[in-house]
Amino acid sequence: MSARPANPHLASEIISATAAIVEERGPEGVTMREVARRIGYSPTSIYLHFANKDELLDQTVNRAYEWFADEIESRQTGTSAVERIRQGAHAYLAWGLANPGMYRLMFEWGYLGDISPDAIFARRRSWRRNRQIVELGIEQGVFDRSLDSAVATDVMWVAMHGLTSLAISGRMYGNPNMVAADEVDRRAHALADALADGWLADWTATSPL
Amino acid sequence: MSARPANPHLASEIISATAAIVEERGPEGVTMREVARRIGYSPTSIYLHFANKDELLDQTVNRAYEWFADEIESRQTGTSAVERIRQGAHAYLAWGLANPGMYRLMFEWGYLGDISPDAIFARRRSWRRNRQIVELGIEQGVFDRSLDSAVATDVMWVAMHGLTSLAISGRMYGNPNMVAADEVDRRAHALADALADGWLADWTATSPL
DNA sequence: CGTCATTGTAAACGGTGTTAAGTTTCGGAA
DNA sequence: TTCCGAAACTTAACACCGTTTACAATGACG
Repeated sequence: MSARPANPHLASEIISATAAIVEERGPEGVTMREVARRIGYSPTSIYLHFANKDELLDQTVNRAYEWFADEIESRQTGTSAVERIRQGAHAYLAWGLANPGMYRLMFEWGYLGDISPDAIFARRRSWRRNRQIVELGIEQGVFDRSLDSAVATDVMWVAMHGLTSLAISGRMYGNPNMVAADEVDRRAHALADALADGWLADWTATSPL
Repeated sequence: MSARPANPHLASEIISATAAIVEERGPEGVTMREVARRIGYSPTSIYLHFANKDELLDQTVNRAYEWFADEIESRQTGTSAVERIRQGAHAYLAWGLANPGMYRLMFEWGYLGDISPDAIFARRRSWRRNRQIVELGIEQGVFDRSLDSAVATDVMWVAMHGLTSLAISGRMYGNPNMVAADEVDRRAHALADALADGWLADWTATSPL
């Protein structure tokens, strides 16, 4: 078996160090040498736990997906579908604004073929829960029965991703040199409310059951 | 003046070569050495025309913004605001799907502080034209007079960016290894229609003037 | 006809991901 | 108790990257 006792948590520590760099310097700031420096090992040691940098980033992102999904879920405390949709929208945006580096790594990094099945599965977790909320609204009679819950879920997702992506990148309300971060936050959250208002107005059942 | 006659179009050729690489290999595939190889000069020569790689990418992106804006404008042939909004949505998505590498460079690349004022100005061109279309709809009496045209414009932009970004990245309908490209196109365009339907339903004036 | 700014290059620097080869360490069999 | 071998870990190197420095070639102009 193992002739030399290794640190059993080393793989986990490597991922934590990587996640820290992603937030401090962005996805482009991650280098194998910097990760090694932080964990106190040589760069080559990382390759004992991860095949290459892509796999390291992949596992880092998969852990973040679970954190992201759990965080949003924990904020959806309301009992009605309407409440949960609004809470989900603000939680999604808030997480992205608080973790911009990780958000970019999760949703805007790498080539199409580089996404692992695990990551795709993790990403779909939130989608399925959102769809359940839409269907809850249909059951509760607040959304029209003709509403396609899959399309409605996609509508919510693309709008929230677009808002978060543009707000993070500085391409929507200007970069930090021009507009203060809290001003961007305020305007982005106001737009999240406008989006939620639009969905609810659009999907509301004209005649309650 | 110039003692040695230089190629007067070299700067433009450098940008063209860069744009070609962006589409073939993505923004991460651009290297000064590869650009130099394609134009038949040494890497050092690029620095006679651009201060560094960031400035080269910046000018490449600025040229693309104009192309992008012109392309969308040329597709908005309808006379009514309703027509133009739907045409604009499909044109936006189609351009992104046809030029995914450039789209990523334009909207998802680099740090917040790296965006030049020129690029910000170019990006706002489309936004202002979209707002004019919304206001045209208000004047035409098809949109409610209480509609905030700035908010409505942001709503359209974030939704179309989110849809395009996710469709390009393979994170929405699966990557090319799983789902054929034309299937992604079809579903994305269907969602663009759903988005347009939602906006129009939401903004329609309840009592026409 | 020589001056000299302009155009262009080769070579190098410190950085990157990754690999090949070597060293250290220790559980467990003899 | 010794010592073998496998696992853990490192050093040195490779080819690549963006960028800079030093240098050579060119040709318009005084």
